[in-house]
Amino acid sequence: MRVQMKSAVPATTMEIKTACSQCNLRELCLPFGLDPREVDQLDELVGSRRKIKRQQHLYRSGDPFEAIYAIRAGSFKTDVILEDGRDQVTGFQMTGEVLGLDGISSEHHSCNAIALEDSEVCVIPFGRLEELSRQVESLQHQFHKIMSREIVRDHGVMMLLGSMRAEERLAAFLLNLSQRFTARGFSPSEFHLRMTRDEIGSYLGLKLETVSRAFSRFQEEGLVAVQQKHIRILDTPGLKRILNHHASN
Amino acid sequence: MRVQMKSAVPATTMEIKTACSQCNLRELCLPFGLDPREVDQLDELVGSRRKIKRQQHLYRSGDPFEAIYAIRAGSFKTDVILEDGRDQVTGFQMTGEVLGLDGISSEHHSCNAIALEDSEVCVIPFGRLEELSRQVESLQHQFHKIMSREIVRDHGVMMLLGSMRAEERLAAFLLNLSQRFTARGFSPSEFHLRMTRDEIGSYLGLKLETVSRAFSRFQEEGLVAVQQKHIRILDTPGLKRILNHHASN
DNA sequence: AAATCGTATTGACGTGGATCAAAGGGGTCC
DNA sequence: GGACCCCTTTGATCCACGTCAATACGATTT
Repeated sequence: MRVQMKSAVPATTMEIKTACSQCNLRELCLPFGLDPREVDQLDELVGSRRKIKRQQHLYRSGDPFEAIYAIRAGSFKTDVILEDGRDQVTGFQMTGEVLGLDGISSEHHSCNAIALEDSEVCVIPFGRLEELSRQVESLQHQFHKIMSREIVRDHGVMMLLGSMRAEERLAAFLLNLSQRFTARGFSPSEFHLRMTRDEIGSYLGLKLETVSRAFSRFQEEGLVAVQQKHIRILDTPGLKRILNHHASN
Repeated sequence: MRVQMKSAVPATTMEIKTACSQCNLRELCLPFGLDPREVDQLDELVGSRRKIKRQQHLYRSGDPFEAIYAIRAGSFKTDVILEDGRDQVTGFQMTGEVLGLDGISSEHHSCNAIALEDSEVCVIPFGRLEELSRQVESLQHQFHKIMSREIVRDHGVMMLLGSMRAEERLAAFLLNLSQRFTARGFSPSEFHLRMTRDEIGSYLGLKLETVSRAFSRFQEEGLVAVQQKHIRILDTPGLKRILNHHASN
């Protein structure tokens, strides 16, 4: 199907089961820190996989909450929409990251998750995850870390939205992407944006025109090479300097 | 000793142990949904209580993470500080709310928690909480809900920071406070702010002058009566209207 | 009651980013 | 391969909020 490897251990069933134990994302995902036997237990829990085409919803705000999702391939955005139509992108998620944690609190999802490209997720029924994590300490702990990481990430976004200027926000955004691509074995300096300027703007609390202008400015200053959605970071320290060298606010 | 009740059930030890089972905040806090026997188990886990004087830190960014904290009395703010000195208030917490969840992900706290008034917290050693929540399903679930609620709250703040104008932000802030005071048995319409204009501004991504002007505007329009930190909400529907009736972004 | 200090209000002015508008790619679907 | 549409870039203007500054208020101390 995708970046799968042929399973060395023959699967018991006929279908090519893409097990956690065989997944190259396991270091970034829920199985992190589990021993092989525990990973197998987790495997049994991952009920199914689901393909989501570009622009389609994985879940919508208001949907009953039943499972969380680990991204196997592709990428997503999450957003919240107000009655008056305003919307805010709350995050962009890539492979190995977990979606749906917002739904636990009220038994209903509180945001929309939309695929930015054709994608695939592992469906993790939440009741069973809680059950297993009562038995497997390391799974429990890893799950708590993942939730906590989301909270810390959100605080970073608040910082960004609350007290940075446009170019700082974009620099922070690019550096964050770069770091996450690196963690996945891709180039730190060259990547393809899966989201539009408008979506970046929504995430960063800016208008798309402002995002575009900031990109142009970075390009003029030799910090990045921008060609539509293709980004090449030329001067990482320079971008970091933009982040810190501001006495304002 | 504060809003405590004399325990009807005599404590086994001499000291006045303010147990979860006797706490009037239990419906808002970690014990929610537990049966009496389970609450007793949780009780044993709550190692100690800690008093924090106004302006003092409960924990600081970088401190090793060992416990989470439930607020028994008083209130707190959390903030993150950048190297260049800029800071952002990420939340205001009141009784029954839980502090410290940010620390789980990296074993170190990633923000500061500072008392806004003389306060008291219940110290909940995290290792033991995980242990007990492997045994007590309802505790596990309630804890997950609390973490998830924090994520949902953060998304709301992102919405606020990313796509609302100054007066909308302040209206949302006041309505949120009102609702939380109500849940604690206080007046929905009359309360005392424990934070300064500057802190409100930091939280809302505004300067203190802008916060002050927005308060004045609300007062002119008869929505609230403001006298320094004392707030009386006169027209709740009016405040809600401010929130929704904006086509901008 | 006076002195002090942190906090809040109010005014005048400046600016970063929003808004409005037009033109220039690139990808996609026949 | 051409037409269409969405996305992006860039320019001109506007405005909400920030900045700077002065004053006022209230709590606390002496």
